[in-house]
Formats: sequence, structure tokens, C-alpha cells
Amino acid sequence: MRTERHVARKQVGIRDVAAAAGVSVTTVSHVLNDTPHTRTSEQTRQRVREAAADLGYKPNRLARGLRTQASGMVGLITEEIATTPHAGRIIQGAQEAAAQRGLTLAIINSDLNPDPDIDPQLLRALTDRQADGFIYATVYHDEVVVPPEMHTSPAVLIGARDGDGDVPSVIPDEKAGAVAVVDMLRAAGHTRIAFAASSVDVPATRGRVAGYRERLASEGIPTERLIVESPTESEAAGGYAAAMALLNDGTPIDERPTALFCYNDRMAMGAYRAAAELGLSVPRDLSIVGFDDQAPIPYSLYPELTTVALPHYEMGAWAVETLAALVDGKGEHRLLGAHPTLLACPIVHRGSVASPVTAS
Amino acid sequence: MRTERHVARKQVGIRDVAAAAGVSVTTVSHVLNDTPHTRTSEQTRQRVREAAADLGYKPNRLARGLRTQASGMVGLITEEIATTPHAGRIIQGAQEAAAQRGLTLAIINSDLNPDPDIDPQLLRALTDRQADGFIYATVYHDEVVVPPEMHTSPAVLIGARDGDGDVPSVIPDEKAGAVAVVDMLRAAGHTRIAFAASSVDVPATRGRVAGYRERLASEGIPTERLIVESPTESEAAGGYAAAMALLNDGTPIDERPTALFCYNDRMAMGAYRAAAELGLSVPRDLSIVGFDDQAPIPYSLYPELTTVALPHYEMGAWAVETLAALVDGKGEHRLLGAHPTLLACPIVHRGSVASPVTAS
DNA sequence: CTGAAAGCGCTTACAG
DNA sequence: CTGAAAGCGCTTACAG
Repeated sequence: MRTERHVARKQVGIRDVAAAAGVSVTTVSHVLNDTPHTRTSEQTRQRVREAAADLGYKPNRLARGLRTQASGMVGLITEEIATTPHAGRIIQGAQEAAAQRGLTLAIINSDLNPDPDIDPQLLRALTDRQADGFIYATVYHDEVVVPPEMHTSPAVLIGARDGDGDVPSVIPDEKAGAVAVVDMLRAAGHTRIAFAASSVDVPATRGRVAGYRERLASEGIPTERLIVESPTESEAAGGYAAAMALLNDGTPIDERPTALFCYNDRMAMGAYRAAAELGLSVPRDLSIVGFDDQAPIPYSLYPELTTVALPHYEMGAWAVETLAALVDGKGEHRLLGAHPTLLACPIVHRGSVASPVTAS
Repeated sequence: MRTERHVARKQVGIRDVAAAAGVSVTTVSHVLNDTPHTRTSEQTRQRVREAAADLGYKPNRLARGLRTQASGMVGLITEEIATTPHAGRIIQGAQEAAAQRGLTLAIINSDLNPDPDIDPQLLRALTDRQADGFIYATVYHDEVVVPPEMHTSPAVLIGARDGDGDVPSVIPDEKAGAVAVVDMLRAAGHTRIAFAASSVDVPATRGRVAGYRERLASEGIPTERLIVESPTESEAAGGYAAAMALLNDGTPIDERPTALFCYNDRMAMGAYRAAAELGLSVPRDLSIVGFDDQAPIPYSLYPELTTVALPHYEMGAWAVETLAALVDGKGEHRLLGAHPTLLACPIVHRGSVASPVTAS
């Protein structure tokens, strides 16, 4: 008399429903799936539905998938999810969009890939399970070269474009985000806006400085002396050093920057410390803006950090929506593949920006 | 002449391999799966394997699953993955353990559930796909009541125990972690060790204070005046306030705490700020220890924060390993269900702890 | 309008 | 030792 808790009690199948309703399995399938061009009397439909409910019938998606050649599953491969701060939001966005469409999301975690070639082996578990499509999410490459499977099946890239210009992709519009920050700071009355830049070469780095530099340049404001790169990584210590270099370089106090735009929130943390050591009050003496909206930094700082959010959730959702459209044969994905879709990075206003006290 | 990139080119099946190798599909299945008690001549095996490789044969897991009644898929349901800091590590641990066993991990995200009843609807997508087992991860409840499916199928809980004492579960050993911190601080020579407690009632809260309090009590050190609760949430501002209350309450300087153990890293951030404002240098004048090892706080602080890591990755891995054992019929899960498995929370030594300067 | 039957791609008793 | 055949639970032309 062993415990048999995990022995499934004869799963009820479509045949059982048919028997209970006194119709054929064909009919059951039609009414339960609302197959178009199939007219079944309302009375029969009723009977079928009741029988299904009574028996607690749940269609076996494996069987259906085998028959229809569509698993209803999409695979998300993400590089080193743990190290990329908000990867969770990508997964969440993808999962919720998938659920809305009756799709199930399978996750594959990959090691951080130093070169831009995607390992075809990663797709293996997914292709074996007949995934309807693939999403590959990376954060360290501008361009990536995708394995053949991703060319022959619906696929989508997050955070990098396809080198062949074939697979659709989505990336954050870092540059526009930086431009918006400059505009916001200008509107608050700042003219001397410094930038604490990153020294590591990832896609985000270039877009952010570019937005900052070009926007200021377009208003005739020279930025050479206002940009300093972190001497180390883009962490708090680097932000501290950059801020120190910027604010404590011997220039007269009334020529110092009144606003400091940091490459990311972690560097902004260091900038806060530098400001404190220099006796500068944020935001009165110095406005500080970050980038990433990386929890829990922005609301752990005092005052809370005004920063720019990355559209992780939105990219995840965009990915499965685009995938679903490709699977359905809609959407001219070739066109999509040529240029990455840019998603907005909205400013999150908190307490670290104010108008400069020194009126010009 | 429409583009037909997504039209699969006649997927090669087991039948094709059989034909190419000149054997039956039975034989192909046996050699490819290494079916025990089946002796096939080495020569035949060779031929089969070559044919499979040549044709690029990939078994269809859907078909196999249908036949064997085992999908090879496990489902992970996580409550509000985005808000729980390191949920990504749970997913990673689960995914990697799954991959090692040839299992695929499907993810379902759920809203934060205010009450302890798990919504059976969440399992729907998973049961329809014949998931071999379920993992439910929560962080806000001590106990949870699981739906019937999780009683009749292999299932496992992360972060909470089953109210019925039936489903195996795993939780961090918060208390032991806190005890270890006290021991470490005592070994460094501290006697006046304060605790900045959390005011929010989650499982973690109780274990951490308990460990702190009991350990000190066991050494005859009274802790009443050394514990102060955050007046607000367990964020930086609360840590700041608690630290201020602890360090700036008018007690003579040589009676002040020399070490401050914070409920979590976020509160520790606030404690750093309080220390700075009081002119206390960390760790010389005050040692600070956090809890959670929540990126990027510990290495964003100066000096870097010594803290306690949560075994997220390990819990994820434990979950699928346990699940796999249950699926295989091994493991007396009833016994497992009675008491949660505790996983160690290791101290991560960084720069915020030193021996007190004021020798006793 | 409805149903019998084939078949999706596998695995696995069972017979030879 | 090897293979023919049934069957997992569905969907879907096709015939009635």
C-alpha cells in the first residue's frame, strides 16, 4: 500500500467528453476551439461545454502541438540574466505578453558571451520542443551574429541588432534619453552641465554621451571641458573620481558646473559622495541626474535621484508581440530587421534636480 | 514568389533516419535513447548514429512527451519577479539545474499575492502543457496554501512553507546568518553591537533579529537598548533614522555601539550616511554589516559593505533537483514537506568591519 | 451539419 | 537481436 499521490488519475481526454456529450470527438474539438465555418447547433455546443466542464477536461497542449505543428511556446534566451540588473523586467514583459496570447515562455540562461556569435547549442532545447519562436536578449554587443535557426524560424533580438540586418531587434533609445535630460536641465536654467562618462565600451556608452554632446553643441555650448571619463569602471568609485575632477579642479566657484549628468546611477552614487565631501548640497548647489533607474539606488539616495528609465519591460513585451506577428505570418520582418526599433527611455523625476541658485 | 523563410523544410523524423540506416524505427529509437536491456550490434549502432548526424536529426520532444507522458518541462511561478531584488538568481539556479537534467524551464509571472492562497489559474498554462512539476516562489509569506494540482503533482515551494506540511519547501536560514554575523563581530572584538531592525513584517524580519538577539543573550549581553526599529520602511531613510537614534542619543562616546548590524543593505546605506554626518569613519569608528548582498549596493558604498548573501541561486537549483527526484519517484517528499529545508546565508566579507579602536 | 478515420512523431510491449 | 504495430491525445481534410 504505497503512497501513490503522484500517479495521475486517468487524465480525462477529448474522447471522454465526446462520450459524455453523446457526440463525436470531431464535434467536441470544433466547439471547444470555436473552429470557424463549422456550424454546430447551439444546443449541441451547450451540451459539449457542459460535459467538458463537468469532467474538468483540459486539452493536452502537447498532443495539440504535435498535430498542429505549433507548440505555443516561445523561448527566451538571456545572457547572464543575473548580472544584467533589470533582466527580470524583460522576462516579466515577455511573460505577460506571452500569457495574453496563450503562449508559454521558456527560459534559457546563457553565460556572458564575449564574442558576438550566438551559440547554436543554446537553441537546442527550444528547437527540440518545437518552440514557435526565439528571443535572444543581450546587453553587451551592438551587433550579434545569429545561428541559422534564428534565420529560418521567427526570431527577435533584444539589446543588439542582427549583423545580417535580417532579424528584427529592439534597443533602448539611449541617445534620445540623454537629449531629454539636457533639455530638462536647460529648461531648469542650467548652462554649465557636466557629464561623468563611462570608460567601458558598451552600446549604452556611446548613445548617452552622443545625446549629451550633440544637444549641447546644437545650442552652441562647448562641452570639451565638461566631460570627464570615469578612471575605472562605471561604478560608484568611478563616479566619485569623475565628479571630483569636474568639481574640484580649481576653477572659480561661479564657473563650476551647476548640473552633473552621470552615465549611470551607480556613478551618480559616487557623485553624491563627492558633492557631500565638497560641501555641495544636492540639488541646491548641484543638480545630479543618473541613468538606468536601477533599483534600489534612486530611492536609496538622499535626495532621491532623478534618472532615466530603461524600457526593459517594454522590450520584453515588444519581443513577443513581434514574434507572435511573425508566427502568424503578419509583419514584414525583413523590413523590421534592417533597423532596430528604438524604445523610449523616460525621465523619472525625483528630487535631485533644481534650478541653479546663481542666477546668470 | 512569396518569401517562405518561415516555412519549415520537411523536418527530418525518426523514420528518415531508419530508412537511411536501413533499420527499423524501433532500433533507431533504442540506440538513440540508449534503451537498457537492448542489445544492438555495435555496428548497427554506429550506422544509426551516423545517419542521424548526417540528416541532422533532432527528436521531437513534443511527440516523445505525448508518448511517454512526461513533457520534460518544469514550471516556475514567481510572484512579482520584478520587485524581488534577486529573483533573477532563482531563475538562473533553476534554469541551470534544469538544463543539466535535460529539462526545460517555463516561467509564469504572477502579481504579488496579498493572501497566502495560491491561485490555481496560474498553473493552467503549465498543466495544459503537461509540466512534470511545479515550483512556486514567493517572498512575502511564511506559509502558503497550495492548490490541489500541487498536491497531486510533484511540486516544491521557494521562500515559504506549505501550510499543510505536504509540499517540500526551501528557505534561507536567516537566523543562522544573523548568528554568524554576531560571532564574526564578537571575534573582531566588538561588545556593543547594535541592530537596526525592520518594521515590516516579512519572514526575513523575524529570523534576523532573533539570531542577533538570541546570540547576544546567550553570551549574557543585554540587547534592549541596542535594537531600534526603522521608523518607516526598510529603506535607506529608515536605516539613516535608526542609525541616528542609535548613535546620537546622548550616550557618552565610549559607550556608543562600535558595530551596527542592519536588517538589510538598503538600511545600511542610510547608516553610512548617518555615520558620515556624525563624523564617524567606517569601519574605524563604526563597523557596519548589512544583509541581502543586494547588487549594486555593497560595492557602491565606500568602504564596500560586508554583508550576508541570500542563497537565491541555490534555492532555485535545490527546487528543480528536488522536483526531479520527486518525478523520478525517489525521495520521501512527505518527510520533506514537514519542515522547510534551510539553506545557508554566507557572510560576504568586504571592507566595512574592523576591530574597535577603543580597546576595552 | 456531423462523424469516421488518418496522421502528427515518437516509444514500447510484443512477436518473430 | 530486431521489427511491425499499437497508441499517446489531439486536429482536420474528407465523406456522408
